[in-house]
Order: sequence, then C-alpha cells, then structure tokens
Amino acid sequence: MNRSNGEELHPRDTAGDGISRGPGRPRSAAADEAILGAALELFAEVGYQALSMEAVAARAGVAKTTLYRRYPDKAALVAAATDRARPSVEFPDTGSMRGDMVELFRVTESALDSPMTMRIFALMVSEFAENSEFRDVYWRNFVEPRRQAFAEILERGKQRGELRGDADIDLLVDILAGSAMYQAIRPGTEPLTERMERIIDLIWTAL
Amino acid sequence: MNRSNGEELHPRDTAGDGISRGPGRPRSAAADEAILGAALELFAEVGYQALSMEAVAARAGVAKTTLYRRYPDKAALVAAATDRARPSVEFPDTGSMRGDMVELFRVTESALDSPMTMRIFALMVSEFAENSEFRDVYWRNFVEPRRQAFAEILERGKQRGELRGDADIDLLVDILAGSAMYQAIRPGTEPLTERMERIIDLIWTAL
DNA sequence: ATATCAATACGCTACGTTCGGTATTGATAA
DNA sequence: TTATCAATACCGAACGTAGCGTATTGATAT
Repeated sequence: MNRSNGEELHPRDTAGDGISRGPGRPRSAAADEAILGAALELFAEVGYQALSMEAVAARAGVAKTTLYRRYPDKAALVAAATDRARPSVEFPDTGSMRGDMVELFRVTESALDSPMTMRIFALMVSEFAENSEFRDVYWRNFVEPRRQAFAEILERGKQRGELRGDADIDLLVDILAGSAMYQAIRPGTEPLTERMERIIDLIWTAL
Repeated sequence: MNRSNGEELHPRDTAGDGISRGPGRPRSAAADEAILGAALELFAEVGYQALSMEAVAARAGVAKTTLYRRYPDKAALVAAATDRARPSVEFPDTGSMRGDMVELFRVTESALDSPMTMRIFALMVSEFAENSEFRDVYWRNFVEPRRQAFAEILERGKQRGELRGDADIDLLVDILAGSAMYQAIRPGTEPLTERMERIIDLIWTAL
C-alpha cells in the first residue's frame, strides 16, 4: 500500500499525447479500457482487500502480466481505476442558500450510500494513517469538488446577504462536510437528509 | 473480515466466570495475556493488513494453533485485542462549558494523532462498508465514550444556563464529533485544537 | 491414597490454498 | 527489428487446518 504513483515507473505512457511514439508495438487501448473497467467493477463489488489481480485480469480478458506492465502493483491499479471514476458534482441553485444546501445534501446522500463511495472513503482514511500519496488523489477527486460546491453556495449566500459578510467560509465548510461524513459513518440514525436539515438550521441561527 | 463474534464458536470461555470448569486442561491465562498484548503491539506498529498471525504467535511465545484455538481468524483476534485497549476518557470540569470543550479536545488531540487510533478509525470505516459487526465494537469502545463526555459537558452547560434549555444535545454532539473527525482526516491545516476552538466559538454564537 | 480414564490445551511440524509479483516463452503486430 | 500480448510456470508470504505426542486437569474406580 505504500506505493508511488506508478505513472513514472513505466516507460510507455498509455494515456499520453499519442503523437510521439517510440519503436515497437504500442499498448492496446482496448486493453487499457478493459483493465480499468474490470478493476473498477471489482472494487465496487468486493472492496480493495478482496480484489485480486487474477480476477481483474480474468474479467478484463487479459493476462496478468499485462496488468503489471501498466501498473506497478495493486494499489496503483485501484488508484487509477477509481481516479477515473470521479462522479460529477452538480452545483444546485434554488434561489435560497438553505434550499441549495438541502439540495446538495440530497444529491450527495445517494453517493454516501453507495458501497463504492464508502470503500473509497475507507481507503482514504486508512491510507492517511500510512501517510501515502494515495490519500491526496482521493481527497482531490472526491472531497474537494464537494467542498467547492459548499463554498460556492455559501459565497452566493453572502452576496445575497443571507450570510454575514465576515463569516469564515472555510470553517463553515469544515463543519458541514464533517457533519455529513460523520452521519455517513454513524450507525443507525434517521435518514441523512433530514438530520442534515436540522444541522443546517441549527447552524444558521448563528448566521 | 465477515466474522461472527468468536466467543460463541469456541467451547472454552477463557474470560468466563471461572467457577464451573469442565474436565481437561484449562486455557493458560498467561497465554491469553501474551497473545492479546502481542496482537495489540503489532497492530499499533504495522497496522491490520501487515499484521501476521505468525508474528503474533512468535512475539507471544506461543504456537499458532494456540491463537486459532481462541479466535477463529485474524479479524476476531484484532477485534479482541483492540477491544481490551479502551482508552479511558477524562471528563474535564473547568467551570465553564467552553473551557470544558477546549480541554476535552486538547486531550483528544493526542489520541487522534496516534497511529493506533487512526488505524482503528480506518478499520471502523472500512468495516462499515462491509456491514460487519466489527464496527459496533469500535464504535462502542472508542467513539461512544467521547460522545458521552461531550454530552455530559453540554448537559452541565444547560443547567448552568450557558446553553438554551431546548438545545438538541445529540445533534450538537454530532456536529462537534463530526468536525473533530473531519479535522483529523483533513490534510495539512492548522493545529487541531486551535481550529476546534474556532469551531466551538462559531457554533456558540448560536447557543 | 493412588492409579486410571476421558477430555482438553499445548507446542511442533507439515500441509493445502490463495494471492501478489516475477520470469520465460512463443506468437503477433507495427 | 522491436515491443506487446497471452499463457504458463514459478517464488514467497500468509491464512488457516490437521495430526502427532505431551501436559494438565477432574472424575472414577480400586
């Protein structure tokens, strides 16, 4: 799990510009696609630990060596596969800040319920303990976009006068994102959206 | 990783009442102790993944079979070892609610910085995705006590009149605990305690 | 009291299996 | 000619199991 990026380690840049090609047979783009697709599927199905390189190779219809030609190890492969799967985040605009917040949480809820998102989250947390660069990929792809959406909503609210001009947006985002993550982890409570609505209302009495 | 408790699976209840003992040689309490100690040490040192049963047995000075006589698999052993390691949580009482909160966070910060706590946290999150009963052990031992401390502080504040009587304590605890966890995960910011102070102050303008 | 018995734990060694990762080989595409 | 591909064998680490002989205990028979 303590792995460097992997892109640097392999001579052929599969996803590269494609213009300057060295000698010899080029990598198969079809294999690239099949590998990443199979890896992502299996990761979503069984999680990181139970994902085996043999299974990925089998599902992709590719030999195991073909995997290792592209990625130095399992960690790098999974990182690349999940990296590609960035879910797009919508920036809601309902007119009111509270409405935007609720809508954003509503949209996020399904993501937090999906096993794949939780698995990525788990990977991020566990890799944090190991201080790997892994964490940065996940943070950038999965957390930062949602933080951006939060910040955007708050900024608009500020301009509309719904939020005090001196409010620390970064701090507010921390509180909101932290509460959302916590609700996702916390066992057995009321539905996420409802609870988050109450959290929003509580914080907003202090706006 | 999908494992039932383990206590039920093995006939001898090592930690049982000790009064009614059937025939046969009893389990060695020294071995019990050595096993759990070695497992906890190794878990803190190398994490769950890299922890091997062979290493535990070697460090405990015990045969591998002795491990499997007690615990059905690695997951159960680690669960038992970490279960025993409940860190005690102090309930601060500085006189003011804000002071109590800050003090509690200050004490908690060192725990959040230790690799073992982070590893347990990671295990909890990843096991949540797998829906294992594992998660409940960790939640009960590591999260719930701190939630209790939070709730206690807030309750005292309520009685002192520092907090509105109709404040939803459970919800407040969620926000505070969630923010703290988030800060622990979030890469590279200011020191946890300082940031938590600001979060407390922000929320408390809405008391 | 003492020997025996049944039951269980213990350490040891070995084994079967899975899986990550490497090496080799012959064929194939550019 | 040169690198990729698939197939296969291989190595080593690790989980978990099985069998052996031995040690320790409670119950029982003499």
